[in-house]
Amino acid sequence: MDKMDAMVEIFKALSDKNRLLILEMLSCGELCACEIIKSLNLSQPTISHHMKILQQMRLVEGRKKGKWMIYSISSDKINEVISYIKYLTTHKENCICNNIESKN
Amino acid sequence: MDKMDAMVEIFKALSDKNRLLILEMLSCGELCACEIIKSLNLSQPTISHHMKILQQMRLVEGRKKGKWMIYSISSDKINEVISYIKYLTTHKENCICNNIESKN
DNA sequence: TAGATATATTTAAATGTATGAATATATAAA
DNA sequence: TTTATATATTCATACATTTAAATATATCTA
Repeated sequence: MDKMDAMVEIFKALSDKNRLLILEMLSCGELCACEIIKSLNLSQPTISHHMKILQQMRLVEGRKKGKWMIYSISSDKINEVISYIKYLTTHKENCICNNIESKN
Repeated sequence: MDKMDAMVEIFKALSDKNRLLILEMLSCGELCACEIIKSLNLSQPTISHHMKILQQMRLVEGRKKGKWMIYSISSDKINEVISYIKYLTTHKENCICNNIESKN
């Protein structure tokens, strides 16, 4: 799986309003799952599913604290996404567009 | 439809490898649909479908030139996406996280 | 240890998306 | 005007995703 495949998965993770709301909630600092559940109008299993996706994509970090799971944004990954969008859409040396034969 | 809903749709548009490849191809400059079709291993209707999504999300602009459609990246929209990601994940005054009652 | 609380997993249903075949439309060329 | 070329649309199929009910697991508390 190359970088682009990985980025597709990250954009999929960002393609859901509830997950964007979760990221916004975490923008002020860490929260436990229970507080996210209280704030969003979704069932506990659904929140758990969304947190799993955000964690798998490393957009969010989770750590266990007693019976709670504490979640926080992973800024490094966010910055990586931003850098990738710039990289993808900017002219560069080894671009696939160099292999396109004719230009009219 | 608020800003976040609109961004969800944009991230959906970015959640496909072939569409990311199309954006990368366009990073060097404009191309006609026929060249995108030649470069990607997809049918003409499928490319047409992807171009429609990219255009609807304003990530790509298309203009007709004779019987060709010429596509180019819309840098403004790309920058808007980058700004939004920063905005969403950064602490700010009117954040929804201010409405979360208890913090442990 | 027993019960309560917090979170994760499994499963099924509903919905959404990518793809290409067939076809339609638009424009250029003969 | 007829034919060829470029792109768009319609439709059906295969596959992926969101959601919640039911259930499992883990940890705290009495």
